[in-house]
Amino acid sequence: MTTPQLTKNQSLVFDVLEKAEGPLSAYTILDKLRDHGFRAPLQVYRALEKLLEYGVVHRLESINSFVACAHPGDNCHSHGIVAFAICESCGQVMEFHDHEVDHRLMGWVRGQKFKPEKTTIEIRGLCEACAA
Amino acid sequence: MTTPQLTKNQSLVFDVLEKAEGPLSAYTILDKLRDHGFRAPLQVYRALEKLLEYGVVHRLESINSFVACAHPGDNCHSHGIVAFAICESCGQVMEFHDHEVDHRLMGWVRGQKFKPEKTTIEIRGLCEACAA
DNA sequence: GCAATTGATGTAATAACATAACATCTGCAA
DNA sequence: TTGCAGATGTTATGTTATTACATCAATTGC
Repeated sequence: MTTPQLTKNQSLVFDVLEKAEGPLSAYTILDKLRDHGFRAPLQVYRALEKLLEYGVVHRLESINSFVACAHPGDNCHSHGIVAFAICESCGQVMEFHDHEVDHRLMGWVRGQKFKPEKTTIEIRGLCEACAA
Repeated sequence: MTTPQLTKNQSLVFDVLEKAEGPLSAYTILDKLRDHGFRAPLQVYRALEKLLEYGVVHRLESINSFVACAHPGDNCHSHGIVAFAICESCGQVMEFHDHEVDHRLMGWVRGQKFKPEKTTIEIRGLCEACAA
């Protein structure tokens, strides 16, 4: 999927996520955009919905937060399943792909005749710096 | 970890989850236990916290719900990472393990010197019956 | 031009999920 | 019998997400 031109609100939300050090909750994004006229959560959620659809933002299910995709320029949908390692201390997120993991999961799924739509892989723990 | 004797509230919550067809939200559990004296969400969340700790219940992050572990008798912590396939139509959940997936993810993690605490793998989609 | 449609936006209200803070109770051990 | 730890009860509140409805702007077909 090619990413269409972002609307004003989508751009604002995306910029906030891009500039952030780590994942942000929808309400944190809202607060950061009050100066730009944002008043209600829906403005954020609507923008996020599109950004997720375009694959330029990911949702971290286990912490109810959102991050900009780590792959500059390129969009993520072509990479198969995206996995995340989330540091519970500093909040840093590492995004990665593993073809073999995809392969195994999709193999299992095929065996069950299950039709996958969206797969979440999130590893919570401590990053190297925080574990030290 | 061996599962200690459950307390009254823990048993009530666990029984509800065991008898359920699929995953339940904390508030759904609360409603099912009003007749047994439950009045507040915290009674459910406190029981769930322990049941999760004992490994007899799993939390599905992507749908904010809880299921009894599918492994009768045995507890889950010994099986490595647990993965779930969740049908978005009928709500049915399949729980499975894949050693190779564990191996790949833990390999990546080791390479990053990341210290994993809790890993989530959830595949949302349609089960065989619902996809037909 | 100007309806009709479509997609984006604004706003208020509410629903759904989760925790903080504090009080009480119960069983057990010093 | 006192003190402690763990479980429980209760109220209030915090956090995340959606419903419902109104408005606005750009595009299309007439």
